[in-house]
Amino acid sequence: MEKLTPRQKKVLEFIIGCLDEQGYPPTLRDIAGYLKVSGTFGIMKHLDALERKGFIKKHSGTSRGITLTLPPSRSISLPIVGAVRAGSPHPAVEDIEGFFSIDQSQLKSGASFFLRVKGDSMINDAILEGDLALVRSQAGAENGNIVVATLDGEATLKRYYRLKDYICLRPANPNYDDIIIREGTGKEISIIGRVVGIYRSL
Amino acid sequence: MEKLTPRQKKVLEFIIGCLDEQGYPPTLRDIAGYLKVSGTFGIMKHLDALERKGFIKKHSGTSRGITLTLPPSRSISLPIVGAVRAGSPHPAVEDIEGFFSIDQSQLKSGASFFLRVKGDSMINDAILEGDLALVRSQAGAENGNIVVATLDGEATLKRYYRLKDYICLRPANPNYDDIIIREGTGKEISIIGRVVGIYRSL
DNA sequence: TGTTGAGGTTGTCTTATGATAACCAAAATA
DNA sequence: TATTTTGGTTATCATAAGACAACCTCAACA
Repeated sequence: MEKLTPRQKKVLEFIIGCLDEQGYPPTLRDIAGYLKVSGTFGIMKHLDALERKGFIKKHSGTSRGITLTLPPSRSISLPIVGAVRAGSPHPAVEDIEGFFSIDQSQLKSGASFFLRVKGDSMINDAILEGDLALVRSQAGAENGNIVVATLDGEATLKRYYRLKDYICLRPANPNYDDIIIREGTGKEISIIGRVVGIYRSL
Repeated sequence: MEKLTPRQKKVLEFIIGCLDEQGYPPTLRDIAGYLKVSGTFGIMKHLDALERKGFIKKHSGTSRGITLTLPPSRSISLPIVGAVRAGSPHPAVEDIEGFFSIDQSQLKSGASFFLRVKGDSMINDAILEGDLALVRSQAGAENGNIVVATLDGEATLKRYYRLKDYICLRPANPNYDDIIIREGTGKEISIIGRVVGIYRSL
């Protein structure tokens, strides 16, 4: 990465600070005020330099149109949902009980969220009550995947198997029975997503 | 948290999406365009409602002056170590096999790192081979804590119990025996840290 | 049945903000 | 020494964008 002049570094630091503290980028005049200079022309040149050196991206014509190209953090903040509703592929806002950051490497594609695990039906797969399951939203699954599915309006965490003429949701706990869904029996199953990670706080 | 109308929810989701994708909040007209309505007045009322219900904060008089009150929690990048060396409280640089970000909330105090779990000795505590154990460096532990300890130069993950005249390191697997360390028997134990979290990638 | 609130429209006003011109000065560099 | 780069000034302009007035519709509700 190309080197920055001290002045350019100050500008970049200010932009990062703004994003951190107020949640949106500064205007040219905000930056000018911080540097105690007047006018916006010098600032534009700084931004041009920062863009040329690959630190930021300017979005011409939009106010506060500055984004960092530097990986600001190698992580992404995802909502923790306490419950999943039948039918909706994305978690409802009112079910969000907080946010939790996770390494970007865990997010291959598609929308993801954390689901707070309830019950002990997956105990033999080392998934305990209270764990955070990282769920990647997807409508289908491969055999053997651990999925979040809604069945008659209730959400469950189970292993998924699609067989000849029925679908099997298998718990990882001998105290629970397989759930068998045959076509045309009125039972409605819809897959919300696949579990791709587990986080437990001890 | 107060309930949102479907329309307000769409607005909130759009704002979150903008922040996620472009790095800065939308303008009133951006939101209007997304909702396919004309004019900005309706949008202002939505934002007022969202602010009244505590979901966002408006910064009057500034363009794109919207911030989420739900604070996206920050995260910290920690080293993943594949092995722990006896004696050294901090993992050696040469043992670092990568970095992994985790939510700041998991880091109460002190230096921490991830340890790649080897073996199945903690299987009944739902800790599997290959899991990442979040370890907080500390020299002592409470009874019952899961700790990383080095014993005669080898690192292990076990539950820790300090009894009258000996220390017990107990696996969570019936196939393994307790490790008993009595004072003055030449066995050297040192506690590297306590396991405060587990992450598993599926 | 009247009232309230969510949701929307058109239009206007003002300010915030990006873009740019014309020019200056010091420092680094060929 | 000539030239480029960095960093800056004072202007001006067009437009992006927030604020708001006046008014409309519809559903929920006591």
